[in-house]
Amino acid sequence: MENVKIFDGIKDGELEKMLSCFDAKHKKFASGNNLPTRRYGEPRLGVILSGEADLVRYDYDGYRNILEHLSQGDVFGEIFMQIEGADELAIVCETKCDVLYMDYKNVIKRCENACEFHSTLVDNILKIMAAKVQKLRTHLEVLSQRTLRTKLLTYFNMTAKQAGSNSFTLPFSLADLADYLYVDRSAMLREMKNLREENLISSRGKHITLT
Amino acid sequence: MENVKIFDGIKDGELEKMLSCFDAKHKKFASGNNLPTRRYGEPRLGVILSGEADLVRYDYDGYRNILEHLSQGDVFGEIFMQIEGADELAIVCETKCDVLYMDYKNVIKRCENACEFHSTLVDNILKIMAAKVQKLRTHLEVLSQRTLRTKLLTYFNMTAKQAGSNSFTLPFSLADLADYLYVDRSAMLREMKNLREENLISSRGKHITLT
DNA sequence: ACAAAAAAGTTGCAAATGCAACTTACTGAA
DNA sequence: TTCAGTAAGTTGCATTTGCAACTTTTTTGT
Repeated sequence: MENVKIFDGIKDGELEKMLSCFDAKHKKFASGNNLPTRRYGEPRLGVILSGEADLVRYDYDGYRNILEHLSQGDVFGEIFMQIEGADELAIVCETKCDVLYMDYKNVIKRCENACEFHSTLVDNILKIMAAKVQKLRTHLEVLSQRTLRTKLLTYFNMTAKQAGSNSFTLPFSLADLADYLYVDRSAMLREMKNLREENLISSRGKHITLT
Repeated sequence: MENVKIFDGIKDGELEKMLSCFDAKHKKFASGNNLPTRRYGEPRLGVILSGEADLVRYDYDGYRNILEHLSQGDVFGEIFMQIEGADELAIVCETKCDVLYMDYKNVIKRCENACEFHSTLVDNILKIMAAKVQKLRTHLEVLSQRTLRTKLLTYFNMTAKQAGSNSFTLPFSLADLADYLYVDRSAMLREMKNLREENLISSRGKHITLT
């Protein structure tokens, strides 16, 4: 459980103490199940200990939309789903899942025992949410480009910067890249070909070099 | 100070107590200033009491990019700016600004006095961040549409749903709408004209009706 | 090693879009 | 009331893009 971001910086001994302090419950769900985010009407925080799940929304025309993919260490709960619009959000298991549940109120509440880990946990949750915001902003920045070409170049530049090198391998397939950029795959490959011919990049499959 | 979301649900009496408990400081800045997010190396939370500011990023080619507009009641701070990539984010005053600063550590720390308002404040911050995520997701959903037409229709449908009516007035100018959709303004107006001619909408200026 | 499936790559064509250069309609201050 | 500035609306044209229908290459399971 140590590689779970929400528990970063919390020592093993403390973790146990904390879990009992928070009335944490360990539950198992089969693939296809919806993961609940409340118990007795009270909002809860869930941590995926193992398995894969999706945060999905059902569109106004019933179309299912995956907003986020969750795997080991990821956190979910009412607080992440929110609020106005009250869209049909749900967490759906894609495989069988092990989940650790905590009471949301307990987590954010002032702790009568003044446990040290308490503020660490809150800090971690804030960091997780901030990282989520960052990720969405990055995505938005790429999409803010008006042409396919500049979308690609923006994405490539960001990835190169992250990799610390002009050469890098995409973290997913080219088809997935097209989905991420929300463009037609063949149009994207055509544009990559153009970039290649103009010697702005060289690429083969998922491996790309800026030149 | 009562209409400030971060202080929602905290009573006046408590607020004063809290501000001293958090060692809150009131500062004024002139237009054009950068708002700091640390003091003596310690991260701080800022609340805009009055004035306007922007969260800006400086691109790799030095281009200035406004990520978010902040006005009365909005919160800023390291935790919202984050992390990896360590982009050149800054908060820049657009007008003179009144800012209330709090020590981040104090805010998230277990409170020795076990103050009631403490958990309320943390809850509010989490809600603010969740709302931010929601807003970004919504934006992303609109941009995920591949054509200008469907971008418009998606945005209009969402706005209508929010307004609870097929008739609504845009919360900003048409030029701003084009910016929000990241499309050319004239191309957008042309498409709106098409939609009008096909009787899918009727519109005049910022007032739109779905039909 | 082979077949089958998945991913990558290609291309023609019609339609959508950005861009530029306008005109027309509002709105607010002197 | 008029003038100036801003927002809305229009249009032609070159370019970009989505879409569909492929081929080629790579990966995977047996």
